[in-house]
This record gives sequence, C-alpha cells and structure tokens, in this order.
Amino acid sequence: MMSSGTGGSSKRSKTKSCNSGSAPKCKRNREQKALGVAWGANSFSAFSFSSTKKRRNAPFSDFASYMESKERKLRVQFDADASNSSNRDSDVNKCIFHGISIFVDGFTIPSSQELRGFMLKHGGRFENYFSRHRVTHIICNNLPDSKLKNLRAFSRGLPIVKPAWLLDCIAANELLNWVPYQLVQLGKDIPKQQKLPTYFSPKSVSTSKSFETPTKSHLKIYTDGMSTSSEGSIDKDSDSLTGGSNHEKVNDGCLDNKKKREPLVLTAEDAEKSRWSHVKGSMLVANILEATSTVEEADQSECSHVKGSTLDANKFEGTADVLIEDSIHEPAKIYDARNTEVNSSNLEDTCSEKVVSESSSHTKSITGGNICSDSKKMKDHNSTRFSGQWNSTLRDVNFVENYFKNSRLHFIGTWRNRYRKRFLNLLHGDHHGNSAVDALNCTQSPTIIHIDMDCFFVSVITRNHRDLCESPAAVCHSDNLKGTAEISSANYPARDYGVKAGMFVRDAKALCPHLQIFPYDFESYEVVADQFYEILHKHCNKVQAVSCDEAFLDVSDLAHKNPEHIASIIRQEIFDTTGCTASAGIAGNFLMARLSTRKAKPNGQYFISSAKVDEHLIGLPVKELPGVGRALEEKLTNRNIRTCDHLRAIPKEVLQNEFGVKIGELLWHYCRGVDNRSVQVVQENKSVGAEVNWGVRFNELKDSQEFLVNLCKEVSLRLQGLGLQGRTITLKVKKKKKGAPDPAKYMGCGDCKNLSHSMTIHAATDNVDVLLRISRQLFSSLNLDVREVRGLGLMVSRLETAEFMQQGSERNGLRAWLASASETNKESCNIVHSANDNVSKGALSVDGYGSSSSVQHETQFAQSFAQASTKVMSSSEKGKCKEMVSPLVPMSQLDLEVLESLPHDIHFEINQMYKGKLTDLMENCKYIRNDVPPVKSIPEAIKENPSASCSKSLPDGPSKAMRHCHSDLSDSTSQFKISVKHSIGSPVTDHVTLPAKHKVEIENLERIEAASISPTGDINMHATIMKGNMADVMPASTRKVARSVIRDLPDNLHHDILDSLPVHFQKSGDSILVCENVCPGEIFKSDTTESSRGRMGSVVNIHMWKGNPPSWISKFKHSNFLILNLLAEYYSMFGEPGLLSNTLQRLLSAQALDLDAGNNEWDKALSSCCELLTQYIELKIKSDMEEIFICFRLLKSSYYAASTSPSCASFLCWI
DNA sequence: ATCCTCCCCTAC
DNA sequence: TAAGGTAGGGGAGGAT
Ligand SMILES: Nc1ccn([C@H]2C[C@H](O)[C@@H](COP(=O)(O)OP(=O)(O)OP(=O)(O)O)O2)c(=O)n1
Ligand SMILES: [Mg+2]
Ligand SMILES: [Mg+2]
Repeated sequence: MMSSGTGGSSKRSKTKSCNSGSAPKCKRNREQKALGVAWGANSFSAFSFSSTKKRRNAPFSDFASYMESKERKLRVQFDADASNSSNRDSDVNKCIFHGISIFVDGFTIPSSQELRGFMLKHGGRFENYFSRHRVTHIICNNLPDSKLKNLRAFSRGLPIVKPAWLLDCIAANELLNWVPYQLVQLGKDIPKQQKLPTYFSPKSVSTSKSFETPTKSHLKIYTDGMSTSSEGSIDKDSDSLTGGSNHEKVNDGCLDNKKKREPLVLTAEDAEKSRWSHVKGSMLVANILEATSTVEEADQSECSHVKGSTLDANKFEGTADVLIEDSIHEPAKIYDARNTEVNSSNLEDTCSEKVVSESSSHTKSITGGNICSDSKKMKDHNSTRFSGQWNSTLRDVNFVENYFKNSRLHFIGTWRNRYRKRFLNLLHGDHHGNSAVDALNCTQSPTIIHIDMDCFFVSVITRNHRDLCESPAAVCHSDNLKGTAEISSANYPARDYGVKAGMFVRDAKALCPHLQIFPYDFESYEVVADQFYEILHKHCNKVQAVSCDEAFLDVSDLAHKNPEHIASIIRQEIFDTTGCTASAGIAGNFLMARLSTRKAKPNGQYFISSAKVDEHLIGLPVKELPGVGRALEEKLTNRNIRTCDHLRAIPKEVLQNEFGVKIGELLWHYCRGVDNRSVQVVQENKSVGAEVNWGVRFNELKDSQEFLVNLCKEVSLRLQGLGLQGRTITLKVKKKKKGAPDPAKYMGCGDCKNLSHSMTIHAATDNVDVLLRISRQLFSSLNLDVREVRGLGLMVSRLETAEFMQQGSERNGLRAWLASASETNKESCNIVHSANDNVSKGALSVDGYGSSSSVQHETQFAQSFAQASTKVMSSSEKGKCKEMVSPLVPMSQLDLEVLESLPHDIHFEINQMYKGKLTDLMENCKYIRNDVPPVKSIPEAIKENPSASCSKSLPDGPSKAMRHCHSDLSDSTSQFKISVKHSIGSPVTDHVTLPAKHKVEIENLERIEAASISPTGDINMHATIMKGNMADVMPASTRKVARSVIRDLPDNLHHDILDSLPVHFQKSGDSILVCENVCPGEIFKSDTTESSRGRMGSVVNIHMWKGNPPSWISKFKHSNFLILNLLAEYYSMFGEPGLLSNTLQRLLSAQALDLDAGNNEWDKALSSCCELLTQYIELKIKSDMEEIFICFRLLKSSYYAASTSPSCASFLCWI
C-alpha cells in the first residue's frame, strides 16, 4: 500500500538552492509568535522582540508590498479624476486644500466618497489607505472609544479631525485651522451607538428595499465592467448582467486590481524583488526597509528562516519522475466521476472499498442499460440539429454520467464524500490514546495551521515540467481563443496577468496570449489529495478537511513543538511526496490562519501571533474576510464599509440589525480577528444531492422526465453509497428568465430564475422509485414549460442513517437488495463499533441506540461531564457519528465553569459533540460575565443535578432521535394528518387534512399514478400475501389516506393495493387525529372500545397485544422456536413503543429465518406469527395504517428473497 | 419562540 | 464548442 506516500520521506535532500516560481510577488516577513515560550525558549524569542518593536514603529509594514500597488493605483486614479475635475472647474475652485492629504476613517457625514470629491475639487489629496508619510490629516467622527484608542495608537500624532473642518474650509473658501475641529473623543460627548442612519450615508438610511434596486443595476455594471476589463471572473449570472452605469464599478475595479497582481503596475516594479529569486532573504529585508522606517538585524535572520522554509524546486524533477512511475502503475481508476468512489491502494478501509466497487458496477449497469430507441434518437437528432445544441441533454442519453465525468466542480463537490469514506478509520480512530498526555502539555492557547496546495490543479499537471512552472499555465477544457470554457486554476505566473479561476478561457487568453492550457487530470488530483491528507493525518490527529487541497490542523496539543516547524515539515513532505507545493498559515484561529495562508502563497508560510492580529486586520478590505463574498461586499460598500476598520466602528447590534443576527455577529467578530470555530474532524451529512445546470435543453416533457430519471438514479446511488436515507426531497429548477438573451457561455444556463419546491415524506428513503415519483410531482407542481428549463437538481435532506435492512429496499431484485444490505451492514458495524466501544457490542447492538442504551449512555455522559472526569467518554465522543447524537445535553445547561476547568483535550472533544458551538458559547458567556457582576448568570442546574438535566435533554435531542422510528407521526403531522373511522361492512369514512399546497400535489399524484398503473402479475401473489381477507382490512380509501405511504411502496405493490381496493372519497372538513403519538397502552385502550367491529362479521380478539409489554412477548420468549425468541427479544430491545416494524426489520436483516429450518414443527411457529400479525393489523388498522404498510413492505420484500431458502420462504408465507 | 419552506450566498 | 457542482449557513416570512 501507499506507493509513495510515506516513503517519500526518503527523498528529502536538503539542498536549498531554491527559486522555483517566478512570481514577482513580494516576500513578506514572517512573524513570530509572541509567546515564544509556548514551545520553549529558543532562538525565536529574539524575533518576537524585534517584530513587536517593528510593529510599533510601522504599523503597516507587513502590508507594505500588498498595499503599495493598491495605493499607487488609487493615487493614479485620484490624480486622473482630479485633473479632470480641475480642467472643468479650474476657474471656480481655489486649491484650498493644497498640501492636505486626508485619510477618512470609519463613517463620516459626509461620506468618505463625498469627502474624496471635495478634496479632489479643491486641490487636496485623498488617501484610501493610511500612511503616515502621505496622510496629513485623519478625518473621522463618532468613533467608539476603543476604536479611537486604536486610531491614536497608529496615527502617531497626526491630527484627527472632524469632517466639519473640510466643509467649513470649503464654505469659507480658504484653509481654516483644523485645531478647533479636532476630535476630542470623550465617553459622553456623543450619545454613542447611534442607530443605523447615523452610521450609514443618507442614501442607505432606508433599508433593503430602497437600495436593492440600485444594487442590482450596480451589479450589472460590476460584472460587465469586469469582463470588459478582462479582469473579474465571469459569474454564472453574468449573462443577466447587461448595461448599466459605470461609476461604482471603477471603484471596485480599482480595489480588485490592486488586490490581484495587476501586471502593468506590479510586474514592472516588483520584478526585481522577485520573491523567489536566490536572494529572496535579502530581498525581503529590502522590502521591509522600504516600507518601514526602522530595520532590525533580526529581520535578517528571520528572513533567512523564511527562506529555509521555502521548498526546494531543484528537487522537483527527481521527485516528479518517481511520481510519474507511480501513476503509471496505478492499477485501477482512482476517480470515477459517476459513482464518486475511489479504488485507492492506500485505502485501509476495505469494507467501504467493497461497497464502493459494488456501487460502481451497479451504477454502470444502470446507466448503460438506459438506451433509448432508434426512433427516439432520430428525433432527438433532428430537434437538436434544429436548435443547434450539439452537446445538450437532447443529444446524449448518458448525459448526466458524461457530464459529471468531466465536471471539475462535480469533482471538488463530491470529493468530501470520497474523503470521508477513505479516511473513515482515521476520523474515528482513537488517536493512540495519548491525548491525555497532550492535554498535559496543552497550553490552552489554540494554534491552528491552515494549509492549502498552490494552484492545485495546475501544479499537479505541471509538476513534471519545470519550465512550465515558470510560465503562465492554466487548466481548462478548452484552448479555444474564443472559448467560453472556464479556467479552473491558473498558476502564479498566469495570475500576474490577471488570469483567475472561473474566467472564460477567451478572457484569459486575451489577458495572456501565451497562456498555456492543460486538460484536467482528475485521477491525479485524487491521488495527490490522498497523499496530502495522508501526510496531514500522520502529523496531526485533528484534521478538518476543507477541500481536496486544503485543511485546518489543530496543533494546540502539539504545543511542545513549534507550529511553524510542524508546518514546514509538512510542507516539505508534501512536496517530496507529490511534487507540488503547499502554503501554510499559522495563527490562533481559523480566520487568522486562513488570512495568513493568503499572505504565505505561493509556496510559503506565514505566522500571525495573537499580538499581531490587529496589525493584520487594519485596512484589510472586508472582501478578504471568509464569508464575505460578492453580495455582502456590495451591501457593505453601499454603506461605505470597506475595511475591517470600518466594521469595527459599528456596534454589533447595528451589524446584526442590518445583516442578520448571525452574519452581523460574524462580521463583528471577524473584523476583530475573533473566530471561535474549532476543528471538526467529523462532519455529518445534512443533505445529498445532484444537479446539472449545463447543457440542459428539453424540447418536450418526455425529455425532461427522462433526465429526471437519471438524476434520481444518481441521487439514489449517492445516498446508498453513504448509507443514508432522507425524508425531504427538493427539486431545483433553473428556468430561463423571460427575455433573457442567449447564454454567454456555451450550453450555459444563462440568466435564470431559480425555483425550488420540496416535499417531506414520512419514511426516509434512498429508493429511486420513490425519488422519481416525488420529483415528478414536484416538477409538475412547478408548472414549467420544459423548453425554458436550463437546469435541474434534486436534493435529499432530513437524513437518517439507512437501516441496513431498509437500504435500497423496494429496489427491484431482492437478492441484490439482500446483498447490498449485508454490505451496508458491514459498514454500519464499522462506524458504530468505533463509536460505541463502551456500549454493547455485537449483532444486536449494530445500531445501538435503542432507548435503554442511549439513556444509559446519556447518564454516563452527564456524570462524567459534570465531574470533569478525564477520559470516561472519550470513545463515546468519537461517536458523534449519527447514532450517538441524541443524548447531548443541551448546551444551555452546561456548566461553563466546569467546562473551563477541563483540559484542552477534553474540551476539544466535548466541543466536537456540539459541533464547535461550545467555544462560541463560552466566549459569549465570558462577555456576559464580564458585563454582569454576579456569577449567577451561569446555569448551575447540571452541576447540582446532572441526571435531571440529562433526562430533560432527551425530548429535545436532535431529530435524529427519530432516525429509526418509521411510524412516529409526531413530526410528520405538518405534512398530513390522517383520521380513519371504520364501521362494519359499511363504507369507510376518512378524514384527510392537508395543507392547501398538498392538495394540488395529490391531484398530480393521481394523474401520475393513473398514467403509470399497468397490470402486473402480482395481484395474485399479493392476494396470497394478504391471506385472503386482508383486502377487507384495508381502509377503502387508502389511495387517499396513506398516499405518502403508497408513494413509498414499490410500484407493483402499491398498484396491488390500489387495485384491490374500492375507491371512495369522502371529504370532511373536520378531522380527528387518532394516531398521533399514541403510546401502546392507549392504543390498546382505544382499541378495545372500538374493535368490537370486525371484518366479515367476525371479531378479532387481540389478546396477544394486551398488556405492557404485550402478552405475546413472554409467550414467544419461552417458545422453542428461535425465530419466536428472537422476535420477542428484538421487540423488547428495539421496538419503538408498540411498533412491530422495527422488530421485523431487524429480524429479517439478521437473516434469522433459517434458524429453525430443521424444526419440523415449523408450522406452529408460523401460525403463531400469523396470529400475532393478524392481531397487530387489527390493533393498528385504525391508528397507524402506515405501520401496517411498512410491515407489509418488509414482508413482501422478504418474500421475494425467500426463493433463496425454502424455510425462509415458508416463513414468509406466514401471512 | 420554533419550525418550516424557499430562497440567496459562500467556498472550494 | 464544453462539461456553470455540492453542501452548509443563514435570512425572510409564514404557520404554529
Ligand atoms: N472557481 C474554482 C475554484 C477552484 N477550483 C479548483 C481548482 C483549484 O486548483 C482547486 C483548489 O482551489 P483553490 O482555491 O485552493 O485554488 P488553487 O489551489 O488553484 O490556488 P491557490 O494557490 O490560490 O490555492 O479547486 C475550480 O475548479 N474552480
Ligand atoms: Mg489551493
Ligand atoms: Mg484550496
């Protein structure tokens, strides 16, 4: 295994002749963590002194290279504007501001843009970024104290003046003394924390609506401008963005240009300080010198250290050769777009590997078999020729498969699931049990490394060719000068020309005519990503995957090692193994680590100590914050918020008010460098879906339906591959906007209206038939003209872990089904065992969250938690895998003092259980505590009475508690309520309540069902299964009552049911809800009163179900038949209160049906079962039709399977 | 308040 | 020609 992964360490020559790329990006100094002590006093402590000092002297020095070009650009722009302006107005305006250069900080009235205008008009200067060399006056008003303090710290004596000064100067038409306008901030002078209008410029006083419109037109300009300037990425929506005015765009373009390596400005000047030249160390010094007024010798050594940490490009070729050979010998397909699975040689998890290949072949057979008739092809051919769509869904019967095979976004989008499978054991494993040791060494101050491969897709391709590394190159499907293929990734030389990921290749070529284009190599990306993660996991057990080329490492526990050293070791090893370079950012949290990486790139690393966080955030454009994308940036810009400084000036409440609670808080935290997220090793799926928005063209309904089939198959397979089922199915449609022009992108979706519609069904499914039926309904409910559809997607959410018994049930062949069930079984075992070591093991505990064990577990958790006992629940913690989620104590009930007293290690684990929200909570409470004197604000309940709080936590546990509870209607009542009344031999009355929306769907369903019903040979068999009078037991209007259930049944079965029933519909306004949350006893009671009715005149005595537990339990337990023993046993253990279906599932899945094969009294067992079931039906018929259907479904499925074993078959004939 | 649906946004 | 996916977070607004 592991061809070159770990073995790569053999090749670690330390020659440092350096200089790979030619990217003229300025080298930045690397900072030193202030707490050099953390990893022991070493030579680094000297640096921390020097860098601290440097910071004081020159706050912006680290931004120098970055800011330089930006500022230069902005100044050029300003000059241009100014000369225009003065040409126009020279006769009118005196240069009253000559020699004055302002920097506007925070929010001002007038806005900074207006102030800029004034300066421009009256001969002054306006600086977009602070520089003590150029700025003469800082203009601001209404700063909060903290902000002012900050400002004073870096203004270093420059006057801080209110905007009124400028206005008065203009009014007086002469330069007035600024002193009277000085900002003498005071705690009270200003009533502080104004409402929005005070902060934002007048135009945005009114909320959303009023600026939404301008925003839109502005957006147009933006993208439009981007494409004409060949600068920005062409957005998906760009097609819709046409025309518009131009002013704001100028600004954006400016910002963007300086941020990117704008070739004309940057390359010329920066070429000589090429970061990757041999003398980069001294270059760095030169850089700093230039930007800072003071230089320390220490910088020299610091630089050399940086250089040392740079990877050696000379080793490159040799390494590459090795790699090439490896990949040649690669035996099987590494990345298969279709099944999204991987056959990797270094897979340790053979179990899932098996599932993988299984699913793969299955996939292939499905799509391969989906061939349409010749006549259809002919027709498609004609129609597509007519519309000139050679590469659309109309042309290719295997469109979905081929499309995904070639889609880069599909590759990176599905990568995570492949990773999960591959590193399953690592993610759940107990990391050598040394975490207690780590906890001792733990410093409590977290250290995060963010590591990201440099221009990943390109560097994997070009790694073998050193010459290519230094010239502009990009990965793209097309090398067409006029092509609209998108650049996936561009290397750093190409970025110097402005080439960016997401651009059309034609724009990239326009920017850089000699740009070399390479095709994708997904398999290699997969291999390299694996190697990458192998290395990360080797060095750190807290790895949070971000994407195939990027991860966070929590190295807090490795504090005895220098994090920067760890980073450089890892980077070196990555390079040795893969031939590709990675960059790393090191800091105290995710946010700062990420920002550090940005500075480090390419092929470098960068450390931001907590002491230097502010320094790095000052002046940082908001767009740089993760989570601030185009839209939010736009919103912020509209309010004149452009940098973190601006953000800091705004109170949290205001931000929340304006951008929403969470986003407001995020902004407020991020602009201060605060980020309380913590590494989440395991992340649970919340949804699974597939969509296609390229090449989607339909001429008629049939085309779309055929496409939908493939989409459903795809999603079904993905669900099964993950062992998940879901209850909410969402159909997403892209519909061409009215009057939208042809898409700019070839076969693109163009300007579309996005529609989505979802439906929640009662029983979670991964079944393609169910998905299809529902997605068809959803589709028809959207009332689409299929010719306008440009994209389709299907998503399944509200996921539950698939019962191995149920997974893929209802699927055609039961043999295949049984096989897949056992595969899945293995997989679940794998998960659960690692999760559940401290709970029961073995066959019966395969999904060990039966009520008893989870209560037990919970108690255990609460106790150990309250006592802050060390490792008691370490293994249970690992099981935040699905099964273990429910017993979490609500966060609000945690005792924070106890939490804080926990060792970091334990804290980490608990925090994982709360998905990282715990640190947030603690952080917030810290503030509360600081603000509110008494300590009483901390909930103490749990400390005093842990078990009480834990039992309280049961009901409000996550919905996952329901994960195996098919028939619990409690959370599905929003979907439908059923009330059924029966009377002997007379027509049945049903009451059905549905939300209005669903009524429509019912009609649709009716149509679809009517259209799809075809006679099958199953009716007879079905009659057998129903044992004669079963049909009479059915409520007459099943079709209406349990529609969602029927939907869930396999076609043949549900047709059987429908066909065997008379149809009545009798609507009634009132509905009586009989079946919600009825406990067994109640069922029983209500039953005895009403079950005096019977079928065919006979009364069924349901004595077996009397009592609690029902009387049959003890009878079966003492039976001679294993099958009956098991039935009783399983019922006691797993039965949701009063439900047989769970029990049946387990019984059938345990393949226990052969147990009594040799017993010649088999008939007796059968009749006992029959009786039990008959009485069960009687019991449930009124209250829980769905339960009966579920049981039938299970049994019928098993009946098919029974051909594999005679005894099995006879057992199932029991009915 | 809390949930749900239907969006939009963001990141890779 | 070209392969604009995927998943999670979160907000608005309605239902309860
Ligand atoms: N719009 C995008 C963004 C990314 N990717 C793919 C190609 C990238 O190589 C890979 C990783 O994305 P990164 O954001 O990490 O970008 P790179 O690794 O290419 O460059 P950098 O050096 O900035 O990390 O994802 C893509 O296909 N299209
Ligand atoms: Mg990268
Ligand atoms: Mg990345």
